Amino acid sequence: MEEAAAPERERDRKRPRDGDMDPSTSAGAPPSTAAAVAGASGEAQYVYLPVADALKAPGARVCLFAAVSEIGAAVRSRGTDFTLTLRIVDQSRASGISVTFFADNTALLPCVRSSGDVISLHNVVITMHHGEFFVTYNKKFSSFALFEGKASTECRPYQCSLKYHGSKHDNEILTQMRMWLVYNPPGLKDLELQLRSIKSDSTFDLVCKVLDVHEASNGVRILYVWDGTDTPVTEFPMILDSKSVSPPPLHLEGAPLPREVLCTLPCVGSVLRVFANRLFKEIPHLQKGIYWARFCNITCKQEFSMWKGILLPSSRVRLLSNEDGSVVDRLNRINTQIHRQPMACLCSASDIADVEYERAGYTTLMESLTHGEVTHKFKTLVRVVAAHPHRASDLCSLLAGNRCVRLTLEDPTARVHAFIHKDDGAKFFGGFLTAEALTRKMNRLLGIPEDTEEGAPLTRNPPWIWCCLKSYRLNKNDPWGTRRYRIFGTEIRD
DNA sequence: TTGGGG
Repeated sequence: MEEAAAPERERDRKRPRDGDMDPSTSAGAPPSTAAAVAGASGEAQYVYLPVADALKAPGARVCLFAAVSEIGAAVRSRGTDFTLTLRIVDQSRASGISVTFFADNTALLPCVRSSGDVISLHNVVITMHHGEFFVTYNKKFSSFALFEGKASTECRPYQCSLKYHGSKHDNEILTQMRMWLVYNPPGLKDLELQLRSIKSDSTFDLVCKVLDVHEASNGVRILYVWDGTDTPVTEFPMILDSKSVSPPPLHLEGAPLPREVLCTLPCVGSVLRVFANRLFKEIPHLQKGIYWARFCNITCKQEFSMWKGILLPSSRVRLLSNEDGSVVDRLNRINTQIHRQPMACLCSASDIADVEYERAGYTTLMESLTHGEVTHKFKTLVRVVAAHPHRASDLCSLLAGNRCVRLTLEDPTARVHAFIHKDDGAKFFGGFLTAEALTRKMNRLLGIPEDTEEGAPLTRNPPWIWCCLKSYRLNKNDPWGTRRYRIFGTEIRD
């Protein structure tokens, strides 16, 4: 950490001490004074203050050199301008400070490529609102320049305002800031969870790739987000509704996703549906697919034993790019992910089922749903969420007759209904069993424990089972619309 | 002027 501290000491020496400072930038100076002072050669020199020091001079024009930690979206102000908010941090103020920009058109606003990029701000004003400090960029006399972050050695800004004049020490300070960023990447937060560790009814931050945004008819927006991990297994109510004929839902949205959208979803890891009741101004930017996002202070709950993310009134959406520290962290894990099988059963793959389809490799449900052909044979690892019928008496008569049993299967990537056809039923259950034996097998599949004397749990936890599935179509004129899944070559063990 | 974690 010594290396990280060194640049600041270097910078301290370059900066005049309080007593030497141009009086125009001292606390209490009239707002009209400028932070720029004429150098000996006549060119403007800019005195960069640490953010913490700048706060001592509210109302004065100051110059700052800091890293961008959060990127807001450009929107129309209530006046005539466009506005944009960035959060910036430097060594003196880890919590950072919000900077508000105004401009006649969006092209004049800073367009930050990635959090962790560096920004130089000339002649901005420190203001206070509700006891909190802000930086205001005034389009009449402020100017800015944006530089790439720590990975770059390029000293020219990739964007600067028309009036921006580079200062003598810009390159040096930029290099120091980049060195500091190596050890202090902005944006890593305590509350930041991965999808694999989300919990009901708590609030947390989530850094995710937004795969799609869908507006429901009632104005609710559904964001399909993903970080490569699996959401935790959910719990299912112990009481099965034997009267209900309608199958359990396969997804939270009303209508299934169009196939062209479905086929863009990744085959490994869970896609969380995040519901937003109002339009956060960043959401349209997410649809362009340039940015990852940090969802700050969001919550989630389980609905139909499926995870549902919810954007609260107090939630915020911040844009990140592929270069952001938190994103790089996730991409590294996704790219090196060897285990494609559900994270929850890596060390405890159940041996409840025997499968015959040995030649086939493991396939996730999403991989099959997005498979190029309607017919698909594969082996997968799933939990049995529900069964219809599930009572032994119904099962016996069904299996003896000519009808199917419908199972609802899920893995971290998707849910599907799969049918056990008459011919496969005896194989699946291991022969024509007594009602008691059938009940025992079905209960094991559904995660219903054997009769216990006391303290019967309210929820069940179905085991992971290996299972062979094949898909087929009912109608060749509508192959995808009539696609069905069928279990084969699978036997439930005693 | 606007905007200020809605």
